[in-house]
Amino acid sequence: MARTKGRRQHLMTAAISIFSRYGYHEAGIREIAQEAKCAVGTFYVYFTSKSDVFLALIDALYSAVMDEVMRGRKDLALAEEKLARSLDRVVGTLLQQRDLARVVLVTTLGSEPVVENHLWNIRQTFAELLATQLQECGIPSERAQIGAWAFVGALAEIFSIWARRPEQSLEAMTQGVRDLFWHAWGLRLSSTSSPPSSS
Amino acid sequence: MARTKGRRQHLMTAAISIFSRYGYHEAGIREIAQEAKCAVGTFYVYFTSKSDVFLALIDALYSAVMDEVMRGRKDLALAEEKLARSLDRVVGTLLQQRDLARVVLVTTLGSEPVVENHLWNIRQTFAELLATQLQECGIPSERAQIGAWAFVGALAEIFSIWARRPEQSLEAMTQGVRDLFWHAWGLRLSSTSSPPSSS
Amino acid sequence: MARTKGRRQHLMTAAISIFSRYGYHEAGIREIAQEAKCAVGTFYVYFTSKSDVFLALIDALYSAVMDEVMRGRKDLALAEEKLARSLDRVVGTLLQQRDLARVVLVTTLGSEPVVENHLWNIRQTFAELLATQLQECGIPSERAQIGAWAFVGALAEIFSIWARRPEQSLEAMTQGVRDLFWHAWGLRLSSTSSPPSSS
Amino acid sequence: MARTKGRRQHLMTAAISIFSRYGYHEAGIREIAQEAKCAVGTFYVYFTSKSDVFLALIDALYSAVMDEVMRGRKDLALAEEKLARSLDRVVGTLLQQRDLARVVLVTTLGSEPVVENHLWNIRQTFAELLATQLQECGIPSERAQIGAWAFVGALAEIFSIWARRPEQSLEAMTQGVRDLFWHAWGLRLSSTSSPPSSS
DNA sequence: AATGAATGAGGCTTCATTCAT
DNA sequence: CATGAATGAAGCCTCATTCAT
Repeated sequence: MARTKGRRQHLMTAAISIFSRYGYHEAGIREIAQEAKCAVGTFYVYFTSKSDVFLALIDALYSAVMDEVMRGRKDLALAEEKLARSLDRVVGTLLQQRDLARVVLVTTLGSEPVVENHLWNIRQTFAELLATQLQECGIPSERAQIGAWAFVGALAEIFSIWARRPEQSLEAMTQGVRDLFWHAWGLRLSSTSSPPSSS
Repeated sequence: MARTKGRRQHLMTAAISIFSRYGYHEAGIREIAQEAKCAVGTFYVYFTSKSDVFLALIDALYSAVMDEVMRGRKDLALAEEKLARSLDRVVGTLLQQRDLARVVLVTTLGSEPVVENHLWNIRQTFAELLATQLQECGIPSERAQIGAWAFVGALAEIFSIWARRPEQSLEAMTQGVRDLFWHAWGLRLSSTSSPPSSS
Repeated sequence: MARTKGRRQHLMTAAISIFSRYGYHEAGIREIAQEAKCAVGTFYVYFTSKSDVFLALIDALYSAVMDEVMRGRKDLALAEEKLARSLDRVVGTLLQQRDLARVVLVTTLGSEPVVENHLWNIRQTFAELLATQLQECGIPSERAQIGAWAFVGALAEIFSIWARRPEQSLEAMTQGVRDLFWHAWGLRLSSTSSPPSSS
Repeated sequence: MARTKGRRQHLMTAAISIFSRYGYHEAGIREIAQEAKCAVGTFYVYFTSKSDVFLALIDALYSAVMDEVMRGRKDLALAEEKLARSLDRVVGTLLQQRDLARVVLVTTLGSEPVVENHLWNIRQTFAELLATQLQECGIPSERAQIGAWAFVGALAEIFSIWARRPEQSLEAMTQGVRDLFWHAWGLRLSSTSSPPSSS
């Protein structure tokens, strides 16, 4: 599992492990390098700085989520169907990459301006995407906007709780959130449990 | 507003200002002291460490919120009324102390184990309180629990957004969140806009 | 015991207690003041600095020892008798004021240049006095000098040991040292156990 | 003498220099680093703290002394011979490493609990070793114990004096102490001046 | 590409001392 | 005389980053 991935990928995996264990500030490059079984200098061959890995992790999650979302929407026509599929894919991808998701959603806060800005932009992009879809389902602009934000915040909170209490079923909690919002928005269609394509 | 408060209060106000401007790690004791117009050593007369002020801030907000909530419930009988009043008071207090709330809800994350643990405990206490009230309104245990968490996460997200875009109306956003969840829980009673007692 | 002594004396007693418990650097003025049940500022009414109390303690012990030594020599004629009496008085005074002696002999080292210099001078004065007496007993100059130094060093070591192992009999140990040196110097007269006058 | 030693050795030499010049508390890591011509951070690559170097210095001296003592005793049978040789080697090693010895014997006192405890243990170990040998020479237990302590104290005092008055011959003084105690213990054998092996 | 010893700016915290009341 | 809140210089240590090998 390690030999085939490139060094860079290997370092990112190590970073996820260390960051989620210690948090952004407590985590040290030395520890990440150790976890990846290489020297500190090697880290700087693949990343320009500590924040740089973090940005890479954020982008990795973002890409994964977006890929899944986009792929899932192709063959659907109804707005509600699309929204349902989107949420499924988002949640599904986060579940599949739960360690990465935890780092990005929970650990990022309080890291560094550059990193926080980046995540902020992505969260906004995502929230806007969601808000647009909500509007397409007939929800008025302002409510859609607030709803999108609330949904993102709720998801982050769930991962934060799971980070502290791993015995809680992440699946159950995310599903609960999904249902909650689905109901809040007054949508009818039930969850279209089409699993995201395996990575 | 500053001369009459004790030095400790004065320092806490300064801390709110500095923390919300720079975040936990970037904030320095020197800056806090400067903002409070006193020497660095004076800070350590009133607080034992950087994390100590932060804990004090967290507790200050928690106390304020709890006081308001408890005071608001006295004369009410119906479970839904109580819940509505509780939410009003929570949101109301956060709005009144929005700067403090922003620091506690947004800045705390990624600070230090001691601080994060403290906030975590308080958030949990609060979420449980909310969950209990939701159950008293007839919402099944599990949904109540998830709902409480989601509500807390959503509120935090709102403050995070307001921290970045102060031009957004915090009142409108919190009200939006409140309505969203009220609807999600299928409750009837409209918001009982009894403003919290002025401090 | 406290009300009758002046504040200054009271503070010195407190200082002995604190210094012997924590050592020079770990001891704080605040702690000394607390022990003396007065405010920090009051300390600075009677002493100009931390080192100042220490100097006072050193002088107090020095005076006590010298008083006893001088008083004990009056009515003696033989050199060996005088020496014996001197040693008795020195050791006797240290035993009577063992807490003070411990602080001066053990704690002083590594304190501060001013303090160390002062103690050094006193130790030298004392060693020279002893050396002179040894020479009067017929011991050649150089051996007398070395002997005096060694004696002082040995006594200090004994107090250092007693500081760590208070269960050891300080009386027995000092007597042992006295005998050892008495023998080393080839003196005949046995110890003239005339106790020093009580203070 | 500096280029060939490793950085760690180099730093220890610098530490000896600085500590003996300023004492434990007045000595700063910055000064040690400067003396060793490296950055402060480099110091912390080789030692974990200020007390850590000090412990290393103590151990270095202790090892050197013990090595010499043990090596010198191999081919001897008589108890008195062994004792004589031991004292020679101890004194000899301290003379060879006089700067280090001065720091360890004089500067350590009043440093820090950890350091003082360590030195205390080593001094005790050494005193016990000496006491044992004295008993093997027929000196009763208690006198042997006191004698060992007194010897250690006397040696320390000598180094303390030499630290202040470098013009005094350290060789003469230590030899004087050696003779003094030899005589005090009533031993016959003269000093077996076999010099310790050169390092 | 890989290494890891070296760097040094900067942060938190302590505590002897002062001075206005 | 007594007080104790206020002061601020100074010290130890961390850790992201570099660069010669």
